[in-house]
Amino acid sequence: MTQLLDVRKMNILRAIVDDYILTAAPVGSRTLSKRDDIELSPATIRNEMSDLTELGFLEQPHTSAGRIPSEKAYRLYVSNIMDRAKLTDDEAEYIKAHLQRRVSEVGDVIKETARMLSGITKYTSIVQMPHLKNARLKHISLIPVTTGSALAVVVTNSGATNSTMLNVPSGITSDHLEKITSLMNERLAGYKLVDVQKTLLPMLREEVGEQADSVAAMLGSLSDDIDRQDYEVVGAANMLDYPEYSDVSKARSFLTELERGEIFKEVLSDGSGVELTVRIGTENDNPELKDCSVITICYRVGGEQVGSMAVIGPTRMDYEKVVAVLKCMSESLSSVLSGMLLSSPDGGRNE
Amino acid sequence: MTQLLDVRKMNILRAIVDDYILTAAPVGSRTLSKRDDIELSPATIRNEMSDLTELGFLEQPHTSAGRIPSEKAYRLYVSNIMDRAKLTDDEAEYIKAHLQRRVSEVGDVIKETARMLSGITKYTSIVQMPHLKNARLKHISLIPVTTGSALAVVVTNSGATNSTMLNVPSGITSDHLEKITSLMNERLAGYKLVDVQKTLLPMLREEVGEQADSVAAMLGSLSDDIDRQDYEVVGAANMLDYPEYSDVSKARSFLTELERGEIFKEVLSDGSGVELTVRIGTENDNPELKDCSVITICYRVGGEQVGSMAVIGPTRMDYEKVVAVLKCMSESLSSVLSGMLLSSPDGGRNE
DNA sequence: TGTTAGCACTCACTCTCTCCGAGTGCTAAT
DNA sequence: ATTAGCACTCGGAGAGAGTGAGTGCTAACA
Repeated sequence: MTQLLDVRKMNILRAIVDDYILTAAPVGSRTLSKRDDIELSPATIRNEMSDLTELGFLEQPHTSAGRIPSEKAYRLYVSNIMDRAKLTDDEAEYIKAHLQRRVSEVGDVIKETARMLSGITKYTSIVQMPHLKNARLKHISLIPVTTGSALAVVVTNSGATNSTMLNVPSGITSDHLEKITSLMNERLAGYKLVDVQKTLLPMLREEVGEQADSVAAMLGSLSDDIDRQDYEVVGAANMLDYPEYSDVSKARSFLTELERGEIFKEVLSDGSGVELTVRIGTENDNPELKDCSVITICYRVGGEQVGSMAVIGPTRMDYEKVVAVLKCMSESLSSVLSGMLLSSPDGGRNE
Repeated sequence: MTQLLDVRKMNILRAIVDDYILTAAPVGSRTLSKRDDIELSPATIRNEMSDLTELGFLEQPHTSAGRIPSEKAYRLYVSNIMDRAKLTDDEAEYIKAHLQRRVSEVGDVIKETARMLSGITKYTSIVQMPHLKNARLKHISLIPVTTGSALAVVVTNSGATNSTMLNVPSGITSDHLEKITSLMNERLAGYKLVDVQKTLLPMLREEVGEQADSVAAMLGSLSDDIDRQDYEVVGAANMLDYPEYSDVSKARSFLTELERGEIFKEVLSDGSGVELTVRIGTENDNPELKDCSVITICYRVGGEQVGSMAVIGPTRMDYEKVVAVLKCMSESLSSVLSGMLLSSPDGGRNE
């Protein structure tokens, strides 16, 4: 990387990206030469810019305009600021404090996270609700609601719960229902929900004697519910503030795509394992995001990754700030959630 | 009303509103005279238009432009189309069919309702989740989750459930917790949740012997949860298709206001009792909605009103269509929900 | 007396043209 | 290797002119 571009080119490129992030306008050689950190004449800078254009780091909207950074330039830029990105202690404190005020419901904490994320960055934020796949089943309760339905409450060792309405087939007696419940608790407790869903529930289906089919359907819908994923999206309207979206039809298609909801899967999915991902422009699978960058980070409860969050902004977003905020937010959210969910002695570590 | 404006004026006014709803452009006398339903010369129409302007039904953006309807005109227009508004049987069938495909979870039905509402009208839709205030408590279960917390599951006679995580004060034994639960069930079952919340829970607090304060806090948070209201908003991006919002800053402030969430309270609140409400332009309390019209209708479960839904569009929205769709949707949703929630013999009527 | 034709006037829009300036690339001097 | 100088490019802002949809008034008409 360093051998690819000499120091002077690097400086110029960084300066261009910095400037373009700020102004959204093509950057010219004169503008750059006025900067304190570049002590070169416009002509020299022009030569360097010409080189950078040839190397694919800069683009020219039209002949008589300045240069704008290419995706390649952002890539390089991002890899350089990555370690530099850090919030001041004050800002970090602020985030932590605000998040901790809202500690009654998990959903509220997630909402507040999304709100702060978009509030601070001025971009669009998406925060995933924590999923339970890796949590271990503690027990399942079935609460009869009407004669035709019952509420299944799944309690995990991480303290999180999830409840689904199940259709109870009319032929099933409450005795039978109790038997099924205790069978489930006996056989499934202690296993990860993802395993319960994928292998154990199907196995169990076969064991159920009478009414096997309808019980299977019931267990199936319980299984489906574990997959259910929800997201909080905040700050979509922020995008309208950027000249990139001053064209209403662009804004429209972005918002529509956001509402469609498919974005979330693409954006948040493969974050598993990786701490932080930056996807710039066309690196995003979704063509609707080709002028956007998406930065994703995951958060944890008790060391186990349970969800992720992302910030979506124009490709010329303030990467440094967004990375810094996301890092801090991920830490804060992880600790707040861990505090909420693992408060009891028996709700401890997963591994 | 009829004596206020003679038939010819009424016809002209209606034609202007119709045309303006379609085109969003000021309507001129020549355009009107070309219509089949108005057989007058432009000059005559001009005279009538002049009168209508004086009477406050029409406005003129500038001297050499046509006329646009005033809020007063929309009011009159709406009161006239109100009974006319009706969907074809096909459309009604379509709505009902689509809604019934999604009958697993109440939340999904509400989402689908919102989606269809904005899909058909091309405006923004808000649908309130059904509230439980008027449902009667059947029983409460407390499921221990960790030593510090329990999940309270509230089951009502309408079959709907609601669950909240409660902090269980550390001093309370599981014996004590059981006692509290059975005390609650004994004393509160059969009452409306709104009464449970407002008068019965506070009374109960005083009766709890030991640990009164912390139990009270627990009951308090249970009570808070009954008030919790959620909404589904769909189609905000639709507004960008209308020339009214081709100004990005207007679109931006509308979307921001929508995200802030206060709108919902204002929009959906006082629908109680009234079947259908039309609020035009400045009739809305929220100044952000002064260029919008909001049509609200409530929906019921088993005859009892449990929520409402609204469509927000520009003041020149297609009132007839929106009213018709809302009426149909309210009926369909009411019947689907009633079917879902009241399916059991003992989950019947509330009154 | 209500309706219509005719006419002068208004005014937002669109189109064209020009001008301006920021920016480039090349060449020659340092 | 760097820089000053210069000719050239091209988008965008601004000024005018022309267009046309629309009005209001007046006078003629049925």
